[in-house]
Amino acid sequence: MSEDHRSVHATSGAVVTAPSADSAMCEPRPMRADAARNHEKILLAAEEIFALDGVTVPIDIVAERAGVGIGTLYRHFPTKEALYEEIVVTRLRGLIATADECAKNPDAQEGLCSFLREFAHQASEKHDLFDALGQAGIDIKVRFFDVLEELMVRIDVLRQRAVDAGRVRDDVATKDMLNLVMGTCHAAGQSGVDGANLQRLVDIILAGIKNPN
Amino acid sequence: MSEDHRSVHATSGAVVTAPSADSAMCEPRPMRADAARNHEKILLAAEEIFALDGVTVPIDIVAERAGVGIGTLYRHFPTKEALYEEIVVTRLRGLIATADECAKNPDAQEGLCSFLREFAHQASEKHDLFDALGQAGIDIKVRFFDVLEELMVRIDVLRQRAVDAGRVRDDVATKDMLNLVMGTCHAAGQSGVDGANLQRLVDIILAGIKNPN
Amino acid sequence: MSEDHRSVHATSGAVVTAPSADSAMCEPRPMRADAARNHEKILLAAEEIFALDGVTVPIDIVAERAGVGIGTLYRHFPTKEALYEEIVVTRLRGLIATADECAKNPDAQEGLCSFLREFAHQASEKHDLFDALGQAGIDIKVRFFDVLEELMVRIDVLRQRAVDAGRVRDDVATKDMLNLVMGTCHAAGQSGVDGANLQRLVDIILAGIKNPN
Amino acid sequence: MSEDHRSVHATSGAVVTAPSADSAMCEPRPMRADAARNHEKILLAAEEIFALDGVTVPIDIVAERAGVGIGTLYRHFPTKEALYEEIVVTRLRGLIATADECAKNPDAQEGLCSFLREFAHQASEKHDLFDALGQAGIDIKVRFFDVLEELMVRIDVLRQRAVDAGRVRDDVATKDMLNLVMGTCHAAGQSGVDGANLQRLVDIILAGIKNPN
DNA sequence: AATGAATGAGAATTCATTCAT
DNA sequence: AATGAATGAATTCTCATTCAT
Repeated sequence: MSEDHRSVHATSGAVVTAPSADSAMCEPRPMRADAARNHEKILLAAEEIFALDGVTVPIDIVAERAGVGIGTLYRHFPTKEALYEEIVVTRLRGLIATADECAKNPDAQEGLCSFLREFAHQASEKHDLFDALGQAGIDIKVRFFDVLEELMVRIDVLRQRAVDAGRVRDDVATKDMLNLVMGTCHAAGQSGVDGANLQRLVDIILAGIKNPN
Repeated sequence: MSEDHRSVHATSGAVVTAPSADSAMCEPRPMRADAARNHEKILLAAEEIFALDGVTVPIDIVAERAGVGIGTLYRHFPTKEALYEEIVVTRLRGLIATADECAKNPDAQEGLCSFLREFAHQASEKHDLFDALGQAGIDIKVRFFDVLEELMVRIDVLRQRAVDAGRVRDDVATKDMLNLVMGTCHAAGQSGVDGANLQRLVDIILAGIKNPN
Repeated sequence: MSEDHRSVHATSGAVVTAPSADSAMCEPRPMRADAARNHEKILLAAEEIFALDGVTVPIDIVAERAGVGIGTLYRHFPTKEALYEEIVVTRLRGLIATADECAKNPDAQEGLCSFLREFAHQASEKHDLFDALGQAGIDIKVRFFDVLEELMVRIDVLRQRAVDAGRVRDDVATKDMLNLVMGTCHAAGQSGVDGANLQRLVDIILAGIKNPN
Repeated sequence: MSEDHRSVHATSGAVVTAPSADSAMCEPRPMRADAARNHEKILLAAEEIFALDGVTVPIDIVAERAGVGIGTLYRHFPTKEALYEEIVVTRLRGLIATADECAKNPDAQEGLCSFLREFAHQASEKHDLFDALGQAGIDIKVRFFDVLEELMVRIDVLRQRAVDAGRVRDDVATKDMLNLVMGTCHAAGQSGVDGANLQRLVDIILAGIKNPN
């Protein structure tokens, strides 16, 4: 009545080059041309829908929107949660890259600000990200945790630089900043605040954490 | 929580006694006493559980916690959403009262601050309120809207007084303030920030909207 | 994304006597008149269908056959497996009673034989029982295990008496007997052997375990 | 496993070369060599897995184990059931050969016994065979039926010889013997009885059918 | 001819809501 | 008026089979 067969389903298959008569310099995996497209379509659809309606949307809706059968969706992501995770992790990775970029800004304060603005921008339109981050403290998934941890570290670099430059209060933790910005964006996003107004809100927060020396 | 409503009952129907042949010898229905008690018990249980586990808890759990049958629950609230609504509306009414109270504070700035702190306090422990408010912009229910509108007006009084007293920037809308505080509380609440730390976050926001001149 | 609410669902509710104006000597639980009937209907339907088609039949079929909705079925049995278990356990209990009865037979050999015949009789028409017993060694469920253990003990009493009376070989374990009878019945049942012929098969087995002294 | 068959392919279709303009310079298709190898690999994998985990294993697992794609598997066997059938039929053919061999034994009794022992031996480790045979009476497939019939005939030869030699009761049908041995093996196999003990069970059955005169 | 991606009809289970007692 | 049993649509996920590459 309860079995389990079936070895773990790898999300990204082995990279095989076509074994037959093909010449030298071809890309490393010409295989699965349209499978890759489907993967992308699913990801895209899921992003849109999760961002719009939250993570509670039935998964068939996602499949339908992606234009594939549910079976296909499940071939690419073994679980609804896995799909969700992939989206969030991808987005977190993007934010890490953004943070790294901002860390190169010679003006420490400017670096922090531009990061938070970009962060806010993404946050405002992607509910799912924030549902995820918001729940991070509660229902932590390992994969999440690692990337989130990583992101925190990067943001902390930005914050510390700004503190060292005397521009930001030293009693504000990175987590505080995230809660402020993230939460505000969440609320703003849901009550339909547009981008420009959102930036104003971020500016208020920035003013709040400014060193009042 | 956001789809079709088949029943059209008002949330709290007027309590009608059977209109036919009954006026003579029947008791005047003091039964309403313990019906009222049930109403209260349900409300209390729902508050606790929604606040604790979010609005996704199955409604039987609420009934069980309240110590009544589901049937009874449904007699009092025609819909899960109606129950939910009643809680939020009640709480909003409480906040309106708080706002009125704070408006009596001779120090305008102090009035605003103490309101926002109380607001944050409630928010930090009651997820449901803010799930609700957060979604208010999207899935507006008429009853919500009215009370929310009302609350906004009261907060605006506080804000305006502080602005007039030169203590708060005049380019910050009431709605902005709500988004900032509410969103932050939401995020903080979900990541398990305690009351003291939450007050620090509110203080940061207050610093951010302070008139810098 | 993954919650759990909901306290464990007891299969048999608390036994409550009607609290209102009812007289002295009423049965202990006049409540749930038709719920009990449904429970029975489900059990009956499941027995028939499992016995006929094996345990792989979709559960809606069982519900349909019982004339109830699936929801109802699940109210009575929290799991398909639980339903299955209940049937098997009930039947095993019946066999235990039979064994006890047979143990009263003054003729030890006769006691054993009549038990095995009854056993075979039930086995031949109830596939599920034997699917269950057959798998007992593999996918043991605790509840099964206990009752099965119990049954084995009772059968062993019968066997031992017959051995002591010099009628049965002493090198045949109870488990051996069960495998022989059960297995044969399973095969016979599936190939459509009728009751009379089945008894002949049992007699062959009995002949095989007879003490050849 | 027991419903509609949409495709109507024969289980092992004749291998046809394209009938059009091709006779001249094309190779004579020695390709069938490795196609045959695949056929064998699939059969082997299926045997192992079905015997180990029963016939409910998803077919992809079989393909994976065989080291071929599902597509390939389906090219060789139009249906899961067809694959299953082929295995059983092959095994039945093996048993027919064994029976023929045993029929050469000058000692009739010995011939029957050694056949049944070999039969039991195979049965004990190959669940699938007996799941299949067990269900043969219910869900008969034509191909099965023929081979099974054939096997019965051969066993009957063995039985009759033993009866004629006065060693075996004449009121035991071949089918009875099969039910006894097969069923016992099934049960024993599932409850994890090892080979030696299984032989003991077979001996009990043999004792049971021995001519008692 | 081989591959494995796509498909979609089920299957088990949950939960808001209705209804008989 | 209260109870909790019944209901069934909706949801997640599986797996035999088909089809494009």
